[in-house]
Amino acid sequence: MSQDAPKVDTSLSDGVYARVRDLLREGELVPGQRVSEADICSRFNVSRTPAREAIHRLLNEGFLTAGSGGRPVVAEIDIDRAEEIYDMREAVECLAARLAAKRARTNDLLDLRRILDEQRDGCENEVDFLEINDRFHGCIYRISGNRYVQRTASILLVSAGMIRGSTQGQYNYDSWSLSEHEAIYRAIENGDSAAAEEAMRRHTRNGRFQRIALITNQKER
Amino acid sequence: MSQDAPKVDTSLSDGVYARVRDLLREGELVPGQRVSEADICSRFNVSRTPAREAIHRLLNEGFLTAGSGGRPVVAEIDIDRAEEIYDMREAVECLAARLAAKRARTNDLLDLRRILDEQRDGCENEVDFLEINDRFHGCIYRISGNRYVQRTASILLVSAGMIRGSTQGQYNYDSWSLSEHEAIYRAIENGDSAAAEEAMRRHTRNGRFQRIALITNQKER
DNA sequence: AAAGCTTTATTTGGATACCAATCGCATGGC
DNA sequence: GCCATGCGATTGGTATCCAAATAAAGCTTT
Repeated sequence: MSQDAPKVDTSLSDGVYARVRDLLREGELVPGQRVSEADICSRFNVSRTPAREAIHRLLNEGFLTAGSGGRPVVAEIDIDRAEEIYDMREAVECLAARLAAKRARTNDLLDLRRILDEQRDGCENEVDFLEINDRFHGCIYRISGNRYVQRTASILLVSAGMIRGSTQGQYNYDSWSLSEHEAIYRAIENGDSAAAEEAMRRHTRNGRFQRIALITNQKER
Repeated sequence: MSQDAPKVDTSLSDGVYARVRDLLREGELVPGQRVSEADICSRFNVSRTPAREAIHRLLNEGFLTAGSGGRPVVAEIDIDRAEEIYDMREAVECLAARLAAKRARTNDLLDLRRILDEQRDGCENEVDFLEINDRFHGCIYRISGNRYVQRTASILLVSAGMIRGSTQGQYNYDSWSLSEHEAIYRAIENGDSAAAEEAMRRHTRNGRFQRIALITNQKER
């Protein structure tokens, strides 16, 4: 019915990549931890080839970094890296919002509306919120129609989620997110790209300062 | 002596990746052309392992796309893709310029100044120009200090260079680039991030419309 | 006992061989 | 002329093997 055939032909490498990324987001793998090929192989019962490809991709995208001897470790997200992520996120998310406002069709608006309703009604805990938040932003990336935006923004969204990994539980999610999402939606609905960009800028900056403050507090405790 | 040890421990995969990317930029590989593992293996005398990794990375970064049967082909840069590249480039380059204006130190300014002098004095042909242009923009990415900017902007810079591949020879490089680069440099030198961003925006938009126009003309010829 | 050196064990990049699924293409039958 | 079958090419994945680099353990020496 909808025009997007999900194309889940998921090669094994892609699957491993996605699952490791999930482990990172869930905090199952913590910053600084070694991630060896053997780990991945045994954890997912795959051979070295897909494990290597997944690890290389994660390295290339900044989720893992080269530790001593070039061995991959989970990236440490200190304040510097968090600032880099948020600087980049603001630029790319604002672009996504602007493009989405120009290109959104009624189906796209319905998709967004549905996600917002879900956020309003069925967002019980932080895990729910993060999942729905991902869907909302991911939907905007898709609507933007720009493959580079999509790829980069997705990486940054997960990376920002990893910041939360080090500030777990201190993050009250429901107070401000919904109203800001609504504002972004309205701008997109009106086809007002400048307003969409501005609403998204407020949204990302708000998230940014909340997270950065938490990191700072945590570091000084 | 200088603080940047180039760290040319270049794994074979990275080398193959870089060399294929050069082939793409030089137009040695043309859009739509198949790029098989066997091609890469024989061309660079490497085994399938590094060839596969290079190809996967190029696919992931959009230089190659999945053709029929998921087989990699050189990405066709039609107008749609060119628009995507330039939309993204504007966002990321402007961010790079803004950050660079905030972070540039005297050494960084000297680096930029040197590149500009080279562009003024020793820029004989289009190949020279592209090489120097890459260095100028790449230097700004470096100064920005943001790894995500660096990675993404580099990809987009080469991707934009591939647009030129289909409009070769029609592109008069020396008339406007130098003065715009100078404007960007002055803003960075003054630490004026807003001016740097604005100068960079003008620069990318100028390049954008010139290239897009060329593609359009070419298509209609 | 602590510092330093040596040896061993892990780990990764790479090469090679092999297999299965898939797709393109060509040949052949209708 | 058109469709179907089949063969070859390509790719993802597995399994082994090897070399280089590094970490860890153990030994020596003072």
